[in-house]
Amino acid sequence: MRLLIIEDEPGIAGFLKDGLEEEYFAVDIAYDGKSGLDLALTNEYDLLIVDWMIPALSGIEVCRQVRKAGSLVPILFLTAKDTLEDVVFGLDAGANDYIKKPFEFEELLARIRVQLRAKNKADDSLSAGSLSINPATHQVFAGLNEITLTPKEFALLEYLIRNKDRVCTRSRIIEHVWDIHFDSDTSVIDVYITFLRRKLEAAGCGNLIQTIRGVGYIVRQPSMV
Amino acid sequence: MRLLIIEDEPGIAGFLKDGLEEEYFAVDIAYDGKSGLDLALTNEYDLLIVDWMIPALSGIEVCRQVRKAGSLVPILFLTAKDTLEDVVFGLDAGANDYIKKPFEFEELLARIRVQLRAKNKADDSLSAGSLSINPATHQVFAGLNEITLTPKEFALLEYLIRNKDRVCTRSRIIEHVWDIHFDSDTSVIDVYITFLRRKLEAAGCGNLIQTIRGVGYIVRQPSMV
DNA sequence: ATAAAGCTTAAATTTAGCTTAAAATTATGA
DNA sequence: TCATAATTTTAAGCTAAATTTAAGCTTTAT
Repeated sequence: MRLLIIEDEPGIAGFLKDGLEEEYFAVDIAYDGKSGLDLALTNEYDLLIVDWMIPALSGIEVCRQVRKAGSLVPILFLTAKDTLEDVVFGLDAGANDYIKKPFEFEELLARIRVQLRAKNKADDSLSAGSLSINPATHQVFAGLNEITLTPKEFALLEYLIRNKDRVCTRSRIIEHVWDIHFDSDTSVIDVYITFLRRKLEAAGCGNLIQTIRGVGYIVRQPSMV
Repeated sequence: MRLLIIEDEPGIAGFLKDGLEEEYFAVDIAYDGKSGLDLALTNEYDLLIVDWMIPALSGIEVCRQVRKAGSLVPILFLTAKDTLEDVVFGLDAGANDYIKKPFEFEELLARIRVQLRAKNKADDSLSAGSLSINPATHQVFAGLNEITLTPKEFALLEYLIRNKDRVCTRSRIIEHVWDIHFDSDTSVIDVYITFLRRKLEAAGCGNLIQTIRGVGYIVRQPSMV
């Protein structure tokens, strides 16, 4: 899961980044509205955390522009001010939720989970066929036997399974799993697909990951016939 | 838009109903958790507003049961308590947002609008007849069965469907799909039209692509007769 | 009947993806 | 801290799939 934080106070931004990375999010930071909007429009984030009072372009303007561009990415705004007008204004501008500073990290996490829940439609039972994964503990089970994966292997498998029954394009994979935004002709994805397939095969989950040539990969939920 | 309010204090329930009906919502009220859950499960609401402290069945339990039944209806919860645990607990139980009592009606409205916004987003998938294509994932469906296309096949079909009900000339096709701008006497188009027709025929979408002799091809939206 | 346009097939060419090994980087433990 | 192990990335050869070419065949319009 990839987040963008748009926040000008380096202290808060850094604190959030550290905390969220511990929760296995991939986190980018922008320190002003303009560069934040740029990042938001040119990348595929799963959620934006936007401070309301930032230089170059206000949080509300960032919000409006993002929506104007047609993006439905969830936006959580941070505000020090607690006036009603602000909240209403912000939500109407296209934000999904807000949280007042100072806030507790736990509540922020809960609110992030709410916004991301829609993405993991089949709630938190991340599985495909006999394979199930637990993002909280980074464990993977094929039936009853556990499969040991490295962090990158896990991140890739998690992304594929979260997007079960959808084609994951190479560019999206490289963005979400590797956090690489520019075009590159690396073959890491291929290599990691090979790693994963080898381990899955050994655990009896052969050909779970299918190749869509010229596009990317897909994990299909086997039909129950 | 149809809302259900589950709230035991008649004063608050009535105030909300009146205010929301003025905003043209259709509003039902349940005065305890049990009858509220019943209503929620047997009707199609666009949003639920649930008080946390209600008799017969707590708000959190209503929330859980609704989610357990597979419904994704947005749930807004009302709480008098303002402890962190409550909020986190509620959001994790499946609520989408919460609002503290006492609240201002304006803020409630704003939060309702946020939750309903997702419903109104137009889905702009490209389709012709029973065939639909998804450029984001490069997937093609004929009804429910997926058709696997190579990248060039997909690009050609996408171009034809984007220009549905218009004749696509050979020169335009070669420009847009193959990026060839000079005149050439290649027969790739013919070959790919054959490939596409064969796959579409196999999936039950025969003669979707029609030839306009001397000019090019056209995909027609079948009239609904 | 004939010529032009389009269709189909098979073979040649090109490209994308797979695999492996080795290099570079990062984490771990004495 | 340094050495060692684990992980990640790069690079190259190989294979299979996708694309293009080319030739013969079929349909259509005059």
